[in-house]
Amino acid sequence: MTVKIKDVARRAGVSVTSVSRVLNGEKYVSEDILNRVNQAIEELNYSPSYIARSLKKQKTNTIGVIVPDLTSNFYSTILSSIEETASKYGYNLIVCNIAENLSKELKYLHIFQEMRVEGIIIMHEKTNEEIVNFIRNATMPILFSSVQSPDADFISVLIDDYQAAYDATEYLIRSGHTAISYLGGDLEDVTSGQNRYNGFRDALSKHHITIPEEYVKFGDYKLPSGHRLMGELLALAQPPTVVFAASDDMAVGALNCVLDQGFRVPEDVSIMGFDGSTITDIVRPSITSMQQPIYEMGQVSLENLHRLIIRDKHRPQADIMLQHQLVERESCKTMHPSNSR
Amino acid sequence: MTVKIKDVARRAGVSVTSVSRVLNGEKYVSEDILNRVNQAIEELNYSPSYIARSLKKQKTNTIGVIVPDLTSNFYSTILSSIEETASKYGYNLIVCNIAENLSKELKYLHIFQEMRVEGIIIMHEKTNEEIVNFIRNATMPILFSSVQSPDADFISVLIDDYQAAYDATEYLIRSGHTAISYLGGDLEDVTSGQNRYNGFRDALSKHHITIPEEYVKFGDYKLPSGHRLMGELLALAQPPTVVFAASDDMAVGALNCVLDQGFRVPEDVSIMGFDGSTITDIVRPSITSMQQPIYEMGQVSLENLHRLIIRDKHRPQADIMLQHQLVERESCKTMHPSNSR
DNA sequence: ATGAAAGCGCTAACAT
DNA sequence: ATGTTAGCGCTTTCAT
Repeated sequence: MTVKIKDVARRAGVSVTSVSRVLNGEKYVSEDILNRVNQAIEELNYSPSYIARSLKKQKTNTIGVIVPDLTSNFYSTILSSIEETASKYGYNLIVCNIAENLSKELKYLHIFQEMRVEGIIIMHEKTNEEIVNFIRNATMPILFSSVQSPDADFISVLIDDYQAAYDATEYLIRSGHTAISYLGGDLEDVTSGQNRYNGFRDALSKHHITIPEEYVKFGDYKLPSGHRLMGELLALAQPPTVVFAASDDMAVGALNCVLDQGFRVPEDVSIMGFDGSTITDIVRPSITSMQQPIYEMGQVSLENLHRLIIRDKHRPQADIMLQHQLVERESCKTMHPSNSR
Repeated sequence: MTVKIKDVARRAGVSVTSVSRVLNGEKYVSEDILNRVNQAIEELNYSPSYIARSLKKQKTNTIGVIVPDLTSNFYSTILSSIEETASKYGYNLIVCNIAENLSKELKYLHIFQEMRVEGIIIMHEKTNEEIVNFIRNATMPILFSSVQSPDADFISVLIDDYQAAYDATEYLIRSGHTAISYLGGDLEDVTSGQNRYNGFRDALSKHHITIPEEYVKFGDYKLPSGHRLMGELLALAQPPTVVFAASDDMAVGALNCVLDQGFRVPEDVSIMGFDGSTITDIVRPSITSMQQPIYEMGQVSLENLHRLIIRDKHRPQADIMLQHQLVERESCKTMHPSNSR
């Protein structure tokens, strides 16, 4: 049916080996054969089979990626960065968007295994026993990106979420805020749930600040939950002076809620985000946020997965921590007496 | 090295054929063999090779997707929808983000070909001779999503961009605007460049409205270009009363420019977007936009690519037009005397 | 109902 | 420098 290496060989009047050699750019091919083969390839419009080659070489140059939510700017930016780096290293990407569906994740992990991908990047933290089990028994390297791995044996590329949340909270305190609210993610998530929340709590304790328990609420990282939760906060007799959200999307939800009710940010309420997605710079007022090095995260993830794959001597032995950085924009005001109106 | 079908057969004490039958859920296998094989698979933690199977069956269940910009909400939403539908049909997705890089696109088209993907979805319109040439000679179905194909022989799934822009412009005119500005995309792009611009122009002509040529400016669909172009508009002695942007991102850029200069939307300037990405509902004021059925577009694209692949008798013979719809939000005010302040 | 063996398209010894 | 051939791991006739 389709034209194969044998056809090219016949057309060029050489052996399949010679064609293979030309295909793989090996030496020991005369100029004459090189030309004849290339011409035959051209004439027959021959395209070598990646599949046959993969089978023979036991190598696929393929990496599987599991994304929690493709439509999220945070994840799609990491994915974009992974893709760009993968392309440079000659890897192709199989992408699975799991959309909160753990059984889909498990299914795709098995498909990745059957496809003999050379490595897997997972950007999802929620997990279950079957998945952990799969990961433990997997034959190929698996790397977690932007989240903590469920098992100390696996490498994660991420920031120190605890410290980042701690630093962000301290910034708020230093700005004179004491009525600080926290809009958290899911406490089942270690990275973005527990670590960030603990960082927040500990910064408060360190500075001997106590807040009413209604100031702490948990959502799902997405915009609508930030909007809803902010509504509850504004309905309080004593609303907080600042809201620290565990994701930028929740921060934007909170911002819109404040705006929609006719209040101003940061004059009436300050808002701090987390992640540093592009959205922080798009909305008005722009949102002060604890910035993750999103683009770098994708690149570093792929580079280290590659090291794991080739068993490089510099391959990572432990989690790789990237730097967080607070980026001040317009949504947080300082409460210091000297700076206040 | 890895455990293969032969090992399973030996362990279960049956032939490889029987193992293969169990693997593929064929009938004509006794309960006894079924159990023994399944047990052997379990014990050996056997994972069948997708590659060997693909080679033998000459079928990969894989689809290649070319995305112009993964970080764009518009494209990532379509991709997400394609992924979801693909998963239902049992296809795996190889994703390439070309980021304006035509040589990368060509390279990946060849890789897709070598990988023997069963179909390709392209969401990118800019093209060159080599790419068109590849597409013409391709052995697998290629479908264009959200953009016009460069060749009438190929199927596109998209809206009627001309009519949509025409309708949007007419809406503005009916709202009493006559000083209408257009922030276009790249005129090299048929779909989002030429068609939208022509729809705009023709609606104006139809209603005998002429605008100064400085009211028409072209950017690159992205936010910063909208911001920059809006700055030029505001510097005019007679700025327009409404700006129609060829993409939501440009509309947001324009919005921010107006806001950043201390003016109000829609009181001072109205803004109309195009695409209906989620961003239109996120910013404040929210943006009135010509909505594309983004999610549906991904689904319909994949379904029809599937029909093309299986040579279904209902497979599409011509472009598939989806409905556009103007969604009114907060960024456009009506200028009718009766409704004005 | 089960098995033996050919072959999918390629690469890599090995031989010359 | 070039060619012959075995075999990657599976499916699928074809026998039995």
